Amino acid sequence: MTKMDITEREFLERYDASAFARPSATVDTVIFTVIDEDLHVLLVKRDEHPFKDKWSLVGGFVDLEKDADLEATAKRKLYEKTAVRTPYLEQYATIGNPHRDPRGWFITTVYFALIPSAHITLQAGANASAVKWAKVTNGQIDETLAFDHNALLEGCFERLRSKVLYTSLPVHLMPSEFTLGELQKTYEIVLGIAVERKSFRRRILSADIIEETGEMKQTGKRPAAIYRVKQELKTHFFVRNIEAAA
Amino acid sequence: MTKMDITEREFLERYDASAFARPSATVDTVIFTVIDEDLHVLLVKRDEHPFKDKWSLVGGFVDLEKDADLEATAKRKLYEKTAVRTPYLEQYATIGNPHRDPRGWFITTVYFALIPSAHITLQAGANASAVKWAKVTNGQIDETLAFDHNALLEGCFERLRSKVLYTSLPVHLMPSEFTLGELQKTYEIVLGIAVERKSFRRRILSADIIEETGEMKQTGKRPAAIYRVKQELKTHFFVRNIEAAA
DNA sequence: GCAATAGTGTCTATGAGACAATATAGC
DNA sequence: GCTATATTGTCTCATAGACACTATTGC
Repeated sequence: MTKMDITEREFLERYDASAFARPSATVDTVIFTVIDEDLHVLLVKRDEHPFKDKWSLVGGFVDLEKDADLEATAKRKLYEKTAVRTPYLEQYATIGNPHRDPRGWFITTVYFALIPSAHITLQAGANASAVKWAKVTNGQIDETLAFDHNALLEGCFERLRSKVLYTSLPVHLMPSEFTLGELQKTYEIVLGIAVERKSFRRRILSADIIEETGEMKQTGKRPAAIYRVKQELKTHFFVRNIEAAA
Repeated sequence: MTKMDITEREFLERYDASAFARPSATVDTVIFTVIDEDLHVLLVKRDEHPFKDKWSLVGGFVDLEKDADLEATAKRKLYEKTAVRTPYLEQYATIGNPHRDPRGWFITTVYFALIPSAHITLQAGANASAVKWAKVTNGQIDETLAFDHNALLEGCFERLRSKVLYTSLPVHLMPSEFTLGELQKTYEIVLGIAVERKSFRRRILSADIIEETGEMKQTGKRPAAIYRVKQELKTHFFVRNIEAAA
């Protein structure tokens, strides 16, 4: 039987995956949250070479035994660091080349996650390496991160900001109950611009994504209606972009 | 010297990339063009197992020696099949799991390309395997493709369609000279809906992305002004979406 | 002139921004 | 009442859709 005639079963039995050189595969996640009216990103201190003792995004190797797919890698790493299981998680991009990691040809698939800051327990997982939130200003942080992580962060931030102009994404940064004013503030924090109050309310309320709880938040001034996200939330896409308020 | 004390240089000298199991890495590209007023995608017949003799997207293994990065893999494969060197190329997503390829844990980074159909020379590269254009209807084709390629195609199509609602992407499907009517028809083909003529012209002309050549296209009826894309074309993002014309 | 396609004029509709007016709380 | 924040009313503006009207060609 020649090579031309073998069946797929026979082919697979003889297949040697190492025939083609394979790159190392990792997943990195840019975990965003809002703390004290500023956007923050979660960083982890590397405790191994390369870039030992440098801060980096939350990520690591894809575990071909444990991880069902790439997203599972992202969720596993995120859960180890934050104990959050069901964040908003979106794949941003995949970068692969032989220069970004001194160990060789590395591919990283980059996700970004949006989580509410309330009740986050850092380092809940077994891994007890140092973890911290860093303030993100216009896509940048003060820290110089390991690998190409500053660039990955900036790319994710740009993706996030541009999508916030026409989607309901920021609701994923909110706690389970919130006021419209708080939601507007969150939009403004991510966008870095002031948003007009009346049109913001019209926009959000017409999107049919949140509902009143019936409760009022007592703030010392006029109380504000408390909202929650509706069941089976889907990201709403508006047909027009937000523009900057005067 | 304990492990705790080694330098990064020493670490890298001892590093064994095979310590972590690595997935196989491929790139697949959904190459779109418009032929005879229909959207088409380029398919290649597989001449090896698995899925021998099935049609598939244009793709293959990342060559860690030849390819500078993932996009280089996409461009290399695209050039081999179409002789096109500078298409519009956008990364869509990366899929990785142990089920999509019977050979094991495979990651594929999926791109989509937009190329004008005029002057395409199929199979210009050394590789002479069978190649064909398949008509795409609402993201689907008649063929059952190898691997998960039908799903990849549909995902790319959805991304393309949604971006066409607010960008100038379809200009990349046009030949070097075209009329506004032809550009409108291309939008309609991708979107699958009729577009209102007046507002379409207002929109495109106000975007400042094309210019008149001064020539007129003789069609047998009233001649149409011929346009070309302006130098240093950047994708234009409109602030409002196209809606369906009545 | 007729048919067909190119191109324009202009009205309406949608949804955003501007901004003032009103409402409700604590003091 | 005064202050601060929440909420609403309503005007304007930008841009999309509707649709009819004009322009230019071949026959």
